[in-house]
Amino acid sequence: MNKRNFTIYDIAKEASVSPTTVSRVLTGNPVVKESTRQKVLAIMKELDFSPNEAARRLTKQQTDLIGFILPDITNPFFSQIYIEVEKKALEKGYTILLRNSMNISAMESTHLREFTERRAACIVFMGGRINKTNPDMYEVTEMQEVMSRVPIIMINGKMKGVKSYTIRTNEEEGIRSIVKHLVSLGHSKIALIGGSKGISSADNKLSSFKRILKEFHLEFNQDWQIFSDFSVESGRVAMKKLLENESLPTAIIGINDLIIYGAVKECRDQNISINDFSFVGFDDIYPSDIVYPSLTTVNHNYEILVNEIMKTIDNIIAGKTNKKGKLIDTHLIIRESSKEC
Amino acid sequence: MNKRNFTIYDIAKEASVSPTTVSRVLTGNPVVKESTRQKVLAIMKELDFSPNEAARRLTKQQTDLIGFILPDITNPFFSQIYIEVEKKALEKGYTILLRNSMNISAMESTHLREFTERRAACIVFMGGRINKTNPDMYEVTEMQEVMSRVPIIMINGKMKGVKSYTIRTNEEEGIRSIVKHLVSLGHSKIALIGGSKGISSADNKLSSFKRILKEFHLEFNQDWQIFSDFSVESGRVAMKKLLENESLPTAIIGINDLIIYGAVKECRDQNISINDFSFVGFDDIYPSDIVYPSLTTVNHNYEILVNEIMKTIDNIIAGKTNKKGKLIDTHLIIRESSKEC
DNA sequence: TTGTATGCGTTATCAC
DNA sequence: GTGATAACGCATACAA
Repeated sequence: MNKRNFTIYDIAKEASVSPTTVSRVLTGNPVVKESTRQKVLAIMKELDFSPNEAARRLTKQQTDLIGFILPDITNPFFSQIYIEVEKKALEKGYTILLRNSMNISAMESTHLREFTERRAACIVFMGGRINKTNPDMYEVTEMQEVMSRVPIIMINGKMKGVKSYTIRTNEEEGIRSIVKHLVSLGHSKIALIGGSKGISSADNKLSSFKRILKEFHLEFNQDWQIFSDFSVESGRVAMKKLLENESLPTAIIGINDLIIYGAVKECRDQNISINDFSFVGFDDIYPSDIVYPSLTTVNHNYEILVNEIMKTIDNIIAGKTNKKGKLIDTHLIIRESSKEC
Repeated sequence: MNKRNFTIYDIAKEASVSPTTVSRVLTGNPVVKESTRQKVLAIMKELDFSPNEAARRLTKQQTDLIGFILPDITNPFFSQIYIEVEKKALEKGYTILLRNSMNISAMESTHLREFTERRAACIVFMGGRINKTNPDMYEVTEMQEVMSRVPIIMINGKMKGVKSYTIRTNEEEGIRSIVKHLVSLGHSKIALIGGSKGISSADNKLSSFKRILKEFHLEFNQDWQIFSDFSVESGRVAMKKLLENESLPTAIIGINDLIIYGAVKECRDQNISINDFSFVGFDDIYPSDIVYPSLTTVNHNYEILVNEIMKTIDNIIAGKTNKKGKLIDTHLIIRESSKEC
């Protein structure tokens, strides 16, 4: 049923030229005479010629493929970044290949192998193993092996002993802006919920949080720091635990926005007024402007982040050297969920 | 800086066997003696050998690539479907390639061309031109040309005169379940907002809606049918227009969930109690369980939908024949946003 | 069980 | 301007 795929030989024969000439018009080589170019183009259109990508890749040793590994594209935090990178990549003529790891190490391995076999120009990596405070030995080794062939750009993560390109959000600054904002609203009893131990984005935020509380001469209350996970559901779980305390905070910071969605939901389910608390998230994913109450949260400056990613990719592909580490500033988006104490 | 890529020739030389033998262990051909297989594998590991994907594709004429075109992966409706297809594809050993069209016809063309050049086994297509009630002549022609080489599976859309595989939600049944539900709650004044004229998912829902109102002996009120678009923002716009009417409905159906998110937001901004209306969406994207009030909406039976997609892909790749058109039933998810009149 | 020779469809290097 | 010819790296038919 499927039409046969013609080759440049077919075109050449039909146009009474050599395959070389056909290849030249294909690559846009300007030496070929205009009349023959037209002739060849006409035949191509007539036969609905479509050049074989695999053959092309094989001869042109260099590739323009960007591999993109992230945990879950249904998570707005990742999709917001991914889509912008895809758009810019397309503009520049790069090919981009998305893979979801679901934070499963074995899937990451599969994807890394695939990208290596495809001779990707570089790999953008988010989540999973680069977000572990203590990654497995095997993961580190594999990462190093891959990197000896294809450069890896780690977004909001890093790996001890692996010197890749890293582009990170200045999370400490983000946490500071939250605390500052809450203090200005009169809050002094602040909780931090969500995330899980061993995941650096949670570990780091926690240690930043402790440090910053000191800066503001506030006390850290261990009862108000509750690990769970990073999902909406785990936000409910964390909030539930938090509410079991005798003494409660007046403000609640979530490790990310999803946690707060869950926390708010838990309040509603327990018939607790959401006005009893100020809520602040982290990430500023797009539903945070839609949910009620709209969420005060830390924005990653996605545009700058994506620009830095693209700049790094460009440099890698152009063979230029890069600064290995970049830190992106955040900005606080103030919405309804945070209010006077 | 990058390590050289070894070939099967390098491995062969090092292992003192022929390249053919190396190729055999690579493809898992069982004829090779266990001892030589071990020897070859050892060398491969030692040299960190990685087979060149492009070369492989070139010799094995057949490909396992699935192209996936959708408007925007940040839209949960699409990402929910995509991620499930990706998971199952990975299990089956297929390779999947995602492309966002942003509903731009030229981008669709670019992606279609790319997939053709990659000799994709099939293309899954959502949104854009297959969702136009009257597609351009060029779009139809191009689609037909592509389909003469690679089969296209259209999800929730179709194209006049193009006989592709189609898998569609039974939208009329979905609308019927909404109206039935609202009527059972005592509503008789029902609005339909969002979507835009010329997009079949909106056109079809509208005509279904009219038909079904008749079934229930209710009158269609043109003032309560407002086209806008498919985004949250357009939901606000539509709601704003609706509220300008002297006489208002008691229930509001959105062309999709996003429209209702916007409509609810507009109510809040105008200090209109959201309890004045019952809201029902369509799609059951995941934030609909998170937003407040949680949204009554029509679920596409995503699992069945995705299974049908996979079944169709399997059959195409296996060379079996398929039923060309499939219709998936929906089910209504009742949450807080719909209530007694 | 292993090896030789050839093809896959394109691009690149030479000549002419 | 154009055309032979040789890669590119792997898989496979055929031979041994």
